[in-house]
Amino acid sequence: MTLQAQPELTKNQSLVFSALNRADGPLTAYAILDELRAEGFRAPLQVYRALERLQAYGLVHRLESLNAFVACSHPQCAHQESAAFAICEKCGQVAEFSPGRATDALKAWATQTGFALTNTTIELRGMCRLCSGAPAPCA
Amino acid sequence: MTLQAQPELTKNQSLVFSALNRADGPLTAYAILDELRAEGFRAPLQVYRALERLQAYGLVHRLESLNAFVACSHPQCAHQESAAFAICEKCGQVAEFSPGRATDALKAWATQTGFALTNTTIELRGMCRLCSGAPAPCA
DNA sequence: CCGCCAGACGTTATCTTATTACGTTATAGG
DNA sequence: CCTATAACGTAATAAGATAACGTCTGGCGG
Repeated sequence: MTLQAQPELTKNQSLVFSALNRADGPLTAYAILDELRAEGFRAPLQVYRALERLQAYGLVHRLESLNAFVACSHPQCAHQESAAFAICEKCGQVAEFSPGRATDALKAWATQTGFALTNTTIELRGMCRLCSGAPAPCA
Repeated sequence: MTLQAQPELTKNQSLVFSALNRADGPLTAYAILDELRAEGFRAPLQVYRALERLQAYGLVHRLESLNAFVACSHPQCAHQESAAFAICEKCGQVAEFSPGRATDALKAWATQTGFALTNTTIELRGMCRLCSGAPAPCA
């Protein structure tokens, strides 16, 4: 993970970040580009460069299984712990959560195996509660 | 996951599967295509169609973070449980393992949240024991 | 003040990955 | 035999990502 300190965002970085925050789901790089043509964006690289920095700052996550990006849902701060995502295949909503116990189990495997872990990707596919019509949990 | 029953493999499926088995690491679809030009493959779709079936049969896994594919390392059979992968960023080797406890934790989250889970992607990045020069585990 | 360096930026071209569209072939069941 | 279905072949194109340039700006040592 190794987060980088976060200086002021540049103009392009701010634009990309706010596009992701406006969206109610993940956006692909090209979707972001289209969003920002009005602001003067012309080429994919402008988006990819901004995304690269935003990811390094921990403000944005990449969804590998979608080739798309979301703003981190943790309020403001960059969180150290790895994130996990539940992707609804019906409505496209993505829920981010902190997979504490799962991460612990994976870390344990890594330690045991001698694998030097730097980054963990966890993505769940399925249907969210609303789309599957399941009752609310009693918790 | 929902595995499909596995009938005889077709010629193309067999060729793709054996290319993946020959390889000592993950292959991209286009790398497979190049491998198989000698056998008459001409177009990406021949590879993608075969991969789709092989994945459905549980014989092949897709590595989302690499856009690449590996043969399942479980001896013969299609295993029901989800698989996890540890990808060495130095040597490119991929280790497949069964993340039992991690999966349990994720299932528990899903149950609690009302998320109807169909598929789980777990991919670890880092350096394998050999590349990081770590000592062998004492286990 | 000047010159230089590093970081962000802009632009074009290109590469890689994946899919759409459409027609053909092989085959099992009625 | 006839037809439905699954696999296949081919071409074209969409979608995602990067390489290789050059420019501009702001900070800093001389």
